Amino acid sequence: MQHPNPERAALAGATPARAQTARERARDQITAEIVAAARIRLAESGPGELSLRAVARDVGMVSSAVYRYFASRDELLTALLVLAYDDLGSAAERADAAVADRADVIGRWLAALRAIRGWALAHPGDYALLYGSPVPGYAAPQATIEPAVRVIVVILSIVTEAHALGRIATPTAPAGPVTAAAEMASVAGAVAFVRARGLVGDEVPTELVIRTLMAWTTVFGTVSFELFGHLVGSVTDLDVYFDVVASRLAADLGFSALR
Amino acid sequence: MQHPNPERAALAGATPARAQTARERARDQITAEIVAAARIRLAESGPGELSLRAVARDVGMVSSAVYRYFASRDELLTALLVLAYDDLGSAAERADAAVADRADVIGRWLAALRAIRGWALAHPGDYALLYGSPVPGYAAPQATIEPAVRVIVVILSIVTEAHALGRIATPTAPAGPVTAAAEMASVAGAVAFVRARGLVGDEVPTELVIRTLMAWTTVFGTVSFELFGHLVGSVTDLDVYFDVVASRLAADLGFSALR
DNA sequence: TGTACATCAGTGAACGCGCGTTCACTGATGTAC
DNA sequence: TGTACATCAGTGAACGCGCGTTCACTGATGTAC
Repeated sequence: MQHPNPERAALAGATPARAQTARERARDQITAEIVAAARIRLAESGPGELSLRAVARDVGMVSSAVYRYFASRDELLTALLVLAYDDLGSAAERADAAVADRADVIGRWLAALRAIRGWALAHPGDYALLYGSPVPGYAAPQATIEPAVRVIVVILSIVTEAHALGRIATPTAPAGPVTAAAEMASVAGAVAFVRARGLVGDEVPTELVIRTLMAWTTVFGTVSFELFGHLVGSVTDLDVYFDVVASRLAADLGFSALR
Repeated sequence: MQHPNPERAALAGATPARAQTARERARDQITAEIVAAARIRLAESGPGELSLRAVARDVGMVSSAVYRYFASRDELLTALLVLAYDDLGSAAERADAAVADRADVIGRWLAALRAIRGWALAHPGDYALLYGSPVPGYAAPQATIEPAVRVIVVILSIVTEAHALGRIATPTAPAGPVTAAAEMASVAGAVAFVRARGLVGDEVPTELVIRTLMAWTTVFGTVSFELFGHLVGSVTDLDVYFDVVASRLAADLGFSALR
């Protein structure tokens, strides 16, 4: 059981479950309107150029009125960041949860990955805010970390459960086969996935964690390349290409099919 | 044998090899100074916020004087784009060329990939310009395509040569093992790598081309994640992590070691 | 239930700023004879 | 080699613009008695 409406909760801050006055309801609603207008602006302006005055105009109020809701432009950006991360995270969660057969880990994998890309295509402005170049003068506050982690948690938990179910073909051979120089030997232990492993559980082999991080990177690299125009000349059918990539990633992780 | 100084040539346009007058030399030099100042600005401002006036100030001239060299802000951006792509491309080319044993394809692979990351870390502003969010109102002109392709050409040619040398362990099994649904069957032929294959040669198997594109995406995904701050909590030693990724990619491509 | 006061949303004017670009100009550098 | 004219780099003022943020204000909504 999750929060019935995480977006609203995130926007309104720590609003208790108690009854709201009409004024409070109006405030929440207009706050949401401002953020919604800002999201639309984001789709064609880029976060650095996001104009508080333009957003105010879109909502139909005078620019100074926005300061009743957000203390500064940066605070509005933070709200957008939190909202977008939560939106993406819950899209991935829902896609995973929608797969009825929980043991069908490949199905869940593909569903989650497609949901990520689908969300990005539907919200290119938000995607660029989250995964594009950082906004020059802006440093994301602590509050954005938790929602930011939601997507990768979905990915990691699918892998973890697949491992627990024995649906991953052995921990996937480590360096071994390839390794050109002695340098490869120093590699295996040197990577300290402190936080990542905190999210995974110690029973998952290191090599599998590495592979999961790589897959995560490839997914977002692929989506970024698509959205930022780097695949224009090379790939014609981007839908199919994404599925091709997703399947190869599943293979590299050692996922084994149901039957 | 390459152009002795591609950067300068790109900046000055189609300057013939004929002797330059003092005025021409001065013009080229100041053009380069402007671009250099703009690159420095880029490192901390982001392309969308790049200010022509600020650049002029840095160079020590009045803002209108810049218009003797670039007709508009967009034209300056284009010059930056071309310069950066060429810079990155030649860094990768040099790294590959520096590996004495041309049959050591894994060594060349690692060298090229490390050069890409090294360049990105040394020029984060340029990297964000090339691979970060697109600049809102700006559309890159045709002239940027050719230099943009240089990096991927390096990667593709290493793979192609490895294939020709028999240093790639069979064309790497296609879908086969994993494939959950029938959808995987429709995949193999559907991807039309028109341009990519034009760059590769028909003897390279499709699966290998797919894998190369994936590797390319993963490399830039990893670098973007590092530079844009998405690996902060998860990975501690980024140098080692990158090598780990590069080696896994070589393995997935089917590179076989020298001995 | 009714009044008096406090809270709060939204207004409109104003601030100081930096921006891209244009234009008429000055003076130095190059070219033609 | 020397002069007359054309080319070009750089100046400084000006344009119109949109921006983030502040502030004193009005009027509506809520709260306490």
